[in-house]
Amino acid sequence: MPAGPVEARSKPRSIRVQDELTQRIDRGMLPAGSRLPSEPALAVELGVSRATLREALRALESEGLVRRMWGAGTYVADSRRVANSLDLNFGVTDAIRAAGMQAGIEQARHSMEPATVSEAARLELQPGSDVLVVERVRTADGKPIVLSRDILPGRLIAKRPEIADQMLTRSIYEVLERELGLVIHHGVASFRPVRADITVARRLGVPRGELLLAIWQVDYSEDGAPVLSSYEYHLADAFEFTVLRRGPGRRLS
Amino acid sequence: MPAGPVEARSKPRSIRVQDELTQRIDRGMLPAGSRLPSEPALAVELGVSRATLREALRALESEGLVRRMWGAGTYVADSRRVANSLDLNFGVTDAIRAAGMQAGIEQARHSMEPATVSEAARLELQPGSDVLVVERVRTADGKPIVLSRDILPGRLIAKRPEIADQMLTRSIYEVLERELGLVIHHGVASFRPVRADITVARRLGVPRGELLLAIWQVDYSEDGAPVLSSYEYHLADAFEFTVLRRGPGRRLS
DNA sequence: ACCTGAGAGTTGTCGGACAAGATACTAGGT
DNA sequence: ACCTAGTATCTTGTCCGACAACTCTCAGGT
Repeated sequence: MPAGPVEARSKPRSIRVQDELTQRIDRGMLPAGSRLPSEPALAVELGVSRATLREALRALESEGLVRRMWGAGTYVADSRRVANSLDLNFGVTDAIRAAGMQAGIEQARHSMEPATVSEAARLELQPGSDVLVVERVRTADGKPIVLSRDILPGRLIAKRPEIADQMLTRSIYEVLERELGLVIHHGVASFRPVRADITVARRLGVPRGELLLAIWQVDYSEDGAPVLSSYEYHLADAFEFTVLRRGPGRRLS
Repeated sequence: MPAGPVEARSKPRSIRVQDELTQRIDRGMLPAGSRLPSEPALAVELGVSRATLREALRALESEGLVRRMWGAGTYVADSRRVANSLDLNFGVTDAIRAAGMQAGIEQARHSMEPATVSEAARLELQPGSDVLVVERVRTADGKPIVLSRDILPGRLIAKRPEIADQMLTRSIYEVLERELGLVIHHGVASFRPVRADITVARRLGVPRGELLLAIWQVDYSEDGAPVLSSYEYHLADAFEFTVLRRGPGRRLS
């Protein structure tokens, strides 16, 4: 039973429609600013009812991909989708690849340790529970740019300890998804500028005091359980992070 | 006729439903994890059709406020809404107030200047067009923490130049909304750690080389037109910025 | 104690219909 | 010829009713 490959369980049709439209936009079939076919026409073309199509459109709208104007039509938003959007792209690996560079991993090691009090709180575990700690230096085109320390509950890999080794050579998100069927639903990230202390500086191969961006975050699975707590030290020039800020649409009185 | 009184009820009903549910969640009437009434029941209670309610629910879902499970019900998500979320809170003023401190402005000045080539591009203007430049030092409880430089198209205030003066004492977003009816729909922000150069250091009252977080962003109005381009230098310890990252829901092949 | 299946409840999808807003065109006046 | 106002038509918003697909619970049998 454990070796069950993830059955492509039937996703709601509206999700498929949403993905389809997202792809069309991303691939340029629907240029920014262009008008989509009318809802009845699009519904026929996609083989779904208008209600289902509207579900998808509503989702795309709140993602900011399209704008719907009453009586006028639905338009593809000027896709200010920047390459490395912090609130969309997940993981250092994706970010490096998005920048068109080769993602690599060096100085990787993992260990099972008892959770500190603060770590246990972040992951909603009992203090002292076993947690898997993975430390890695991420490289872009062979050059070190990020030092990361990832912490996840030990029980996740208790039955398949060999999974930890895979994390030394591949994205943790990839491993979680492919080996455990665990999909990250969302994460909460914080960041601030810091100076490299001697430990970090040595591992990244930069002088002490070098400018870094520290990012720490907790990722949650679909059912809201914390899955991964991570700390990253980025070289200041490594990435240009971007965030889409959604305006004060709804104001509480 | 031109002098039509602005009837405010032009918003789609689904938006009102969405706001209503958002308020109920924020006010604790719908605790995190609790189940919402069934769609037919909720629709009756809110006085809308089920289709309209579903539009609102779909939007709330993609905002991460609720989770819908096929055949099981709709549940309020564990709202990990952090205080100073970069992708939600807008403007330094809001951020300072959210932290429970008194927002102030010092060393404020404004001037009308011709747009540089890069600024013109950001604001989609002709190079050399007049732009209003507002420079301010923002304070929290009297202590300088942010140096900001805001740039907006001159035509916006061409007919009411006195508006520029208001920006020296209040949030630009507030002024835009109250005086011009301009509501920011979304913005694209980028950031990176920098060191304070002599100019910035002097104005913020910190030593040269101090750790800062530089944020630059462009804000857009509801119709997608760029309205405001701004540069901010934040003291590293001023805020703890947070971003809600939405998971890799849809993966492009 | 465990497994099995029927039932009720909930969300997903469908089809059609009408209302409300926006745009484009036409007829009328200047 | 130009502008204006009204109309025609298209598009999105909302509504209704119905059925399908899925979950969970609970009674019944093993």
